[in-house]
Amino acid sequence: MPRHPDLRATVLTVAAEIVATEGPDALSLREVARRAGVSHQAPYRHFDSREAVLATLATEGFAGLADALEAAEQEDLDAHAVDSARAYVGFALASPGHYRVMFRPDMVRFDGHPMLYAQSARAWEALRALAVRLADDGRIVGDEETAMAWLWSLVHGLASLLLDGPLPARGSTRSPEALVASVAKAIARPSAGP
Amino acid sequence: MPRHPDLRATVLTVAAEIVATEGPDALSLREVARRAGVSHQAPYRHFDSREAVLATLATEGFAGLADALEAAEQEDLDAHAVDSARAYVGFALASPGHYRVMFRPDMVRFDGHPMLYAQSARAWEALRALAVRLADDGRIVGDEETAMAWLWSLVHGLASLLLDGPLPARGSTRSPEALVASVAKAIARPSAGP
DNA sequence: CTATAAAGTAGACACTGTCTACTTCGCATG
DNA sequence: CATGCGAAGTAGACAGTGTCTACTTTATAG
Repeated sequence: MPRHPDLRATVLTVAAEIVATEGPDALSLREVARRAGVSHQAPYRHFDSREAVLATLATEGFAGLADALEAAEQEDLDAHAVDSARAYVGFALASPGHYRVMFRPDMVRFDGHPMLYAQSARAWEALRALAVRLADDGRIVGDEETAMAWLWSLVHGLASLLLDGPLPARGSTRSPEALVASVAKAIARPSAGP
Repeated sequence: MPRHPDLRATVLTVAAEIVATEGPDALSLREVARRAGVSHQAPYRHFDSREAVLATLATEGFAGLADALEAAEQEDLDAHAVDSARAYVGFALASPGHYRVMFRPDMVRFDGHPMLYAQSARAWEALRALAVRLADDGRIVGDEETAMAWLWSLVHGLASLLLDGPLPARGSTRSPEALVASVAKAIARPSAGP
């Protein structure tokens, strides 16, 4: 029986903290165990390996991202686009410990983690739905696949740069929120209209 | 005197190979030394630490990226935009061992590596020059800073997704080159005009 | 020829992931 | 109530890592 109230959840929380502050390669299961106040082997009762912890983090991350994107869906296309962009980048900035692990195939392989694949598919579908609407509405040059690549590149690129890029440090006088707002507007209305 | 003809260069080459195939956190200086046929301490004659190797890789990476972007500069704005996008993503795909390390502040800190900062500034300036032209030409809604964020997000996002994202795996029936071409066109002409 | 400084080697230390074997303890069953 | 079973946690060991220190080799400058 657990001396520790839900060690599994604690492991994930502490791991996310470490990844958020020191990066994924700095994650040490022994350090996690130490912070959780258990022996260095206790986490292995709940996770097969270090990689399994990271895979679970990635799965949680994709689930949260999918939730946020689905919550942004709405009839009005402008609002759908702007809210989705905000939701995507907002999620990444709010959960860096999860987001940093989600696009790291060298650390987390999709094969062998069906849950990870399923949740990432949810997020992918939500984004794709928006891309299709934008393409159908003629706001993006090109077909659905181009629209999807364009949209995903834009939000993922902005999230990555804000999180790990020299963008914030380099003379950017602007707050991340303002940048996200500008880019979100550009997503909704790529045409240089009034 | 070196028994090994330019061990420093060999270390960088082997390190780039490992990062390209197994990811940055799988880089082991001892493995590098092994593949170079020297003792496990030999690389430390040329690099202060593991992080210094990664920082050098990142510096080389930014230098190569800057070269590629500067070579794409030209009078015609359409061609400048399309060639820059191709150059950026092309560099990332051709040098994954370098590119993967360039946006990893948890592994490579800019402070204390002036060369790294200088080369990244070169690449940044080249990209910024294009952003300014696009903004001045009215092809991007918003000011220069928005244009820069938009442009960089797009090319960095696409490069990241092609390199490490589920984009290629997921039902994408299209070749990376075709995707890059589509997105490059969208960069040159964001407006959905003919 | 020899001194010197750079290049490379060897060994040690603390740290890591993970294997194996042990202990503890709540609870269902007799 | 006893018992024993399975899950949770502990402890020790092993190979591998980054990096410190101390040693050896060697090409060349004087």
